[in-house]
Amino acid sequence: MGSEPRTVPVTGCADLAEDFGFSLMAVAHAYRTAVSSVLAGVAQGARGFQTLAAVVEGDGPDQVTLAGYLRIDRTVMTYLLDDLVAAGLVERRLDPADRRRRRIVATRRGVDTLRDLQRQVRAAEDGLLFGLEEDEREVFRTLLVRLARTAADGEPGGPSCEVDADPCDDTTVSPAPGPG
Amino acid sequence: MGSEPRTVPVTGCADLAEDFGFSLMAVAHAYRTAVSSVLAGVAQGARGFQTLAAVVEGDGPDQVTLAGYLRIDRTVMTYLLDDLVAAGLVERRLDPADRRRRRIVATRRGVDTLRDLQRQVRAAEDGLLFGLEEDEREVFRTLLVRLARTAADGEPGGPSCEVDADPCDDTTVSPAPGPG
DNA sequence: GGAAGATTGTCTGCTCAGCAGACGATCTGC
DNA sequence: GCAGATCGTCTGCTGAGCAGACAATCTTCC
Repeated sequence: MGSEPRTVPVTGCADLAEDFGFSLMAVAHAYRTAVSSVLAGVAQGARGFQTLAAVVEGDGPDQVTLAGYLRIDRTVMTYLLDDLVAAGLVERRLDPADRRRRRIVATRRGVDTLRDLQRQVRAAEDGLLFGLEEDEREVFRTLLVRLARTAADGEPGGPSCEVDADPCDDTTVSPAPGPG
Repeated sequence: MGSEPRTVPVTGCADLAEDFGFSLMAVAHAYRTAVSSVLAGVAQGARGFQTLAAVVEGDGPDQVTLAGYLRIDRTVMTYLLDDLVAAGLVERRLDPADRRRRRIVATRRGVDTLRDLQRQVRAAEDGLLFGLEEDEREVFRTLLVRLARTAADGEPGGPSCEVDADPCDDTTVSPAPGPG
């Protein structure tokens, strides 16, 4: 076809580094690697961390909501929460309004653990973004977040899961403290 | 703590949408979903596509190089290439210089298939990036690619894999187009 | 030249994550 | 009260991924 033989001057193997999908997967992989050391000690690793975050930031979601939000099978969520409960990070609390449901609430220790982990994860992220300038990082973060929102809109189990807020508790930071 | 009760005004469930890692994984997931329909008919799906791309853009890499580049176990690469060969997209060619090696080269059909798939994948990508403005998309693409490069630098099996060219063939397209 | 070690591609077997299906407990609608 | 739906749990199956072994081949060193 064209006059030039190739457009790959430097790397002999492949030019995939220009490919969007390849780059996306590469960055995702690098991210996983970067935070894995931080999250290795946590129950259920990165998944446990994200679940804990969803619980802490959320308002006592039930397991199905949690599973849908994090794109985890509900049967897997059972074991995942088993470990988180065993680690003392969250609690299963019966919902008096619907006794089939278990509202998941974070313990005080879970909240503290999350805050600590978030700090370390943030540091690992900065290490990953080291190749970008300061302002570029912020741009990338912003665009990524916006993209995630719009991308999630087109899918089921997205960002919407209505739960109402509630005050907190002594040992657990819970949505509906109720009568114990 | 603070004066404001929370910083989660809209979504009741969780605030993870602001989280970098969560957004990254969400976008990666959305990407996989978007291209999966395009790549469903290809041998070995998305992996087969990326492998085919690496082979077409590359210079007859051997399986170990390919596996390292795509972060695939070499035992898995065997089956992956089996399917690609069966689909008539690539060929295993003995390397006269080292008869342990099999240089992987794309067939004419493999090249055509890749070009066609790349067009469709590109369209799917644009659909994914629909939430961003035109110029924002380009910025995001650029930053992502740069990030992938720098992130890959810090890891083994990265972008470097020196292979030298070989003459081409009738039915297969090798790297240096030559007199074709 | 020949022996020892390394490398490539393949095959085998193990382990583990993920998912469908079934089940009891519970809620909702009639 | 009864049928159907929903939540959380358990069981069993399937498939992917990886370590290990193997033959063929190359390289290094004696």
